[in-house]
Amino acid sequence: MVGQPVSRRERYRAETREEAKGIALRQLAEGGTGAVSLNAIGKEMGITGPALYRYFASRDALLTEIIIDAYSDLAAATEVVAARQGDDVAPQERLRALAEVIRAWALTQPHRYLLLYGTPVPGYVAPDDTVPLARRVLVPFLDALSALPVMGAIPGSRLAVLEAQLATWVRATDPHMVGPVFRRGLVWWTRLHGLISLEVEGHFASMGFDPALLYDTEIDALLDG
Amino acid sequence: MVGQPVSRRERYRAETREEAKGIALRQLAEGGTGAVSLNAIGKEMGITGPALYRYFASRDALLTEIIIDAYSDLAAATEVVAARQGDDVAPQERLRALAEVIRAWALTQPHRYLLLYGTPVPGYVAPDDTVPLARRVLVPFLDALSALPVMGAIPGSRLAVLEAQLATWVRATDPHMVGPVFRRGLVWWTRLHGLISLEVEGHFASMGFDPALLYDTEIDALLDG
DNA sequence: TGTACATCAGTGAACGCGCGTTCACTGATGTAC
DNA sequence: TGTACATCAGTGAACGCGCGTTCACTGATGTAC
Repeated sequence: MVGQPVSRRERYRAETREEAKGIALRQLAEGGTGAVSLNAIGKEMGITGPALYRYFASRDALLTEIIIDAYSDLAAATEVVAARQGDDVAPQERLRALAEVIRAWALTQPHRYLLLYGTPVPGYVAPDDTVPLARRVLVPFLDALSALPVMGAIPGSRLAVLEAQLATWVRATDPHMVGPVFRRGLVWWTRLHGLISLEVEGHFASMGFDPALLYDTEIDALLDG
Repeated sequence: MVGQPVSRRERYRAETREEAKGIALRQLAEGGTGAVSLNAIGKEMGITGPALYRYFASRDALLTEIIIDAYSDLAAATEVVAARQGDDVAPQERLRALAEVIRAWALTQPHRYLLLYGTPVPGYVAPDDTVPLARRVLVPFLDALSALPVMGAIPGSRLAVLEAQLATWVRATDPHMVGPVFRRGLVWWTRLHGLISLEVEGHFASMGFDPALLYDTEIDALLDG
C-alpha cells in the first residue's frame, strides 16, 4: 500500500510470503493452531522447511502475522459497512448491519474468528501491536452507539458504577468516548460473541433452530435496551 | 458410587486412573489440549508410557473421560445450588445464584470450562455420551425459568417463530418443556457464555473494569427481559 | 494351609512420524563501476 | 556492455526433542482347589 515494490525480488518475496500464509490458514482451518507447521508449509510449496526462515523469523512470527491479518480483515469488513451506511442512516440500522457482517465474517471463516476470540493459543503471547487492532474492530460500533440518544444510568446503580469504571480507562485511549457508550459497546460485544462462538463451535448443531433467527432476536433486544 | 470396590486391585486401579487424570488436568491447564500426553503422564507417575494403556484405551479415551468429568462436575455444581435454593426461593434469585456459580466454577478452572465450551479440539469427536451431560448443566436453569411467569411472544414476531422452532425439537427430549422457556434458557446460555469466555480468555484484561460487575448487570438485564 | 493356575501391571524395545531451529554451503539474481 | 562484487533464496544435514501405539515378555498379585 505504501510506495511501490520496485524490484522483482521484492515482488516475488511478497508473493512467497502470501503463499505461505495462505497455506498456514488452511492448516489452521483443518487442524487448529497446532497444525500450523513451517516444515509442512515448506513441503507443500516445494521448498525445504528451513527456507521459510528467510520469510518468517519463527513459527510464532508467522502466527502473529496471521492474527494481525485477521484483525485487519475483520476491522476492514466493519469499516466498509460503516462507510456504506453513512451518518444519514439511522444508528439502529447501522448497528444491525455491523452485527450481521461480523457474524457473516465469522461463519465463512470460523477458524480465523476463533483465532482472534477463541481459546488462546497456549504458550503464545500476543505482541502489543494487536491491541489497537482489536480496538479497531469495535470503533464502528462505538460510533453508531454514540449516535444513539444516551441515557445515563441511575446514580448509584450497578450500571452507573460500571460506567464510571469504564470512563476512567476509556478516556485515556479516546478522549471523546464516554462511559455509557463504551459500556453499551461492551455489552454488544459480549452478547454477539456468545452467540457467534457457540454457533461456530457447533454447539447449536442438531438443536433444530435457525441460529440467524436467534441472532436477530438478540439484536432486537440490544436495540430495545 | 454403585457397588463397593472389593479387591485391593480394583481400588488401586481406580487410584491410578485418578492420578493420571489429575496430571492430565494439570497439563491441560498449563499447555492446552495439545499438551495432554500419555507418555508425559507416565513419566510423571514414575511409569512407562505404554503402561497407561492398561488404564485408558487411547489418548482420546482419556480426553473423553476428562470432558465427561468436567460436565458432571459443573452439572453437580448447578444442581447443588438448585437444591439449596428450593422451590420456595424466588426463581429470580435461583437464576442469579445459578449464573454466579457457573462463573465461579469457570474462573477457578478456566481450562475445564474452555474444554467444554471453548474452541473444539481439532480431530477430536465427542462421543454421544456427552450430549445428555451438556443438557444436565442447563436443567436447573430451565427449571427456574419454568417457575417464572411466561409471556408468549407476539404471534408472527421473530420471537414467536424461534419459539416454535425450539418447541418441536425440545418436546422430543422433554415433553414438559415449552418453546418460550427453552428460548429463554438459550438466551441465558449465550449471554453468560459470552461474558465468561471473554473473561476467562483474558480479553477483559487491562480494561480497568470489574468483570463481576458487568456480569451482574447482565444478569439484571436478563431478569428484566 | 499350601499348591497350581490365571489374571493383571508394568517393562523396554521398536515403528514411524513430526516438529522448530541452526548452520555451512551452493547458485542464482541484482547492483555498482 | 561487461565485469566484479554483494545480496539473497534455498539446500541438506544435523541436533534434540516428543508423540501415540503395538508387542513380546517378566513378575507380582489374586483365585480355586
